Amino acid sequence: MPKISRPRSCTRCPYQYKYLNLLGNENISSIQNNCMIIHFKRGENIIKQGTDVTHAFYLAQGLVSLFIEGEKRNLILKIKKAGDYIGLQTLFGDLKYRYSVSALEDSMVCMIKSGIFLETSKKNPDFLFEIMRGISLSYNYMYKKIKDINCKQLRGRMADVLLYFSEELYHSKSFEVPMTRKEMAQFASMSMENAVRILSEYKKEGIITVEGRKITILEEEILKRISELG
Amino acid sequence: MPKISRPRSCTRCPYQYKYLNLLGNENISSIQNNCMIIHFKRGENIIKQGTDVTHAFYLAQGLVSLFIEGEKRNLILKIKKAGDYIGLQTLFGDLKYRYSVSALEDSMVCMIKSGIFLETSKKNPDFLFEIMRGISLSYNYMYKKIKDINCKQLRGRMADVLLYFSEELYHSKSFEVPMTRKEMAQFASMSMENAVRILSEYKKEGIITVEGRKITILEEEILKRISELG
DNA sequence: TATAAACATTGATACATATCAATATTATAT
DNA sequence: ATATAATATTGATATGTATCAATGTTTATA
Repeated sequence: MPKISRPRSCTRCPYQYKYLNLLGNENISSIQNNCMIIHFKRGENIIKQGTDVTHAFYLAQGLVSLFIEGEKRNLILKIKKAGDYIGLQTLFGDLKYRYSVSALEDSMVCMIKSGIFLETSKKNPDFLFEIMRGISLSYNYMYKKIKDINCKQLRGRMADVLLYFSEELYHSKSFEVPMTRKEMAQFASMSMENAVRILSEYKKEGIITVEGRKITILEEEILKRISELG
Repeated sequence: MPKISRPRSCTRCPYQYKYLNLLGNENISSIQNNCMIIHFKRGENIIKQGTDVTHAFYLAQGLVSLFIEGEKRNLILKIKKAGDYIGLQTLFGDLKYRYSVSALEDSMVCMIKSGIFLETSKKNPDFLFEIMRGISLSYNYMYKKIKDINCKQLRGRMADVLLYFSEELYHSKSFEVPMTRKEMAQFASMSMENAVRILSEYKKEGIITVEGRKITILEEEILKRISELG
């Protein structure tokens, strides 16, 4: 069960709540008064595909995955980390969620009622503008993701996943993957068995080392070439 | 070669330029002064993947396809019709296009310099707000598209394409597809040969009739079931 | 601590889909 | 009008990838 609390002071937010500095004090307190802080444990559902869009989310701490639930399989589109907003891209459409979000690590999330968020952003063009920038960037990410799914094959997609962890998320050639093999497979859009198989191949080929969830990239250049060639 | 001209009066735009009514006269004339009207012929490129984002587009007349160019194949993500904006989803990120847009029919496009568009929208929250709504909706469409690609197989995806033409674009069970078989294949994310094959199958099964580009849906319910079952 | 449940691994097999090939048809250009 | 290229069609084949099955390993639970 998620633990719920209320923020003490959003003005002095210790989690660097983004773009809040662009708002006046009155707007910040309006957000604060309509904000809930919720703690999720690994595996818990933050957004459930098919439900109404009611809140904007800010991931103060933790790590979550955004994924589409399909009949046959899920597809993890994106990992969101501390400091990221969640759900802004579809906040303005007044619709139902087309994706789910769940916690990969214990996470702390600020939920702001969508109405308040919309009002505030309407009153503060600079704020809204930054939101739009974020949406544009995330759109570009989506295009890349679709392109990769459409063009690359298994080895290329798994290389992308490994490089994402190494370069984007952990900034290290050695890291502990924050998910199960099944989730890695969903992130790379393939079956779990093939995900395992390809990791084993890379291991045999001396490109990476694998010990459970601990992975080290030995031959980054080769991995990048595999990613580029697809 | 695209033919270029300038708008006479955007205030009395005959093409129902969306949300312009939310702007004051001074803003409209600012847009008008920074707007070019361009005529594209079928097949011509409106936006080229990889180039800089410099303009917002409004499709006054015609029909265009938005697609991702891949090494092996292209993927048509969306058809845009008269009255649609193009390129807003990534206008605010100040980046390069991750997709291409080309004319399926002879089209007339208004190009507004991105800077002007951004300025105007910053000064007019209501306008910006409507833009955001559009982006949210189009995001939802993307999620659906990705889900379909990820989950459905050939027959289901081709059913989707046919139903899209019938229900969304032409509002008729009988229509002339605005593209080649190859493009239909790219729209349904499959090889051209399989696109043709599946159309032939549907024909043999009495679900549709096909004469060149002219297609008539005979058994809509069956097609819908194929689409749902994937 | 025992026992079940979830997760991970590897090989064998089945299947969906792309690719190749041959040919017909239509559109475009000289 | 004729040549040439683009488009469309169908069947045969190759290939990538999922699925199935068996087994080992780790994690959660009673």
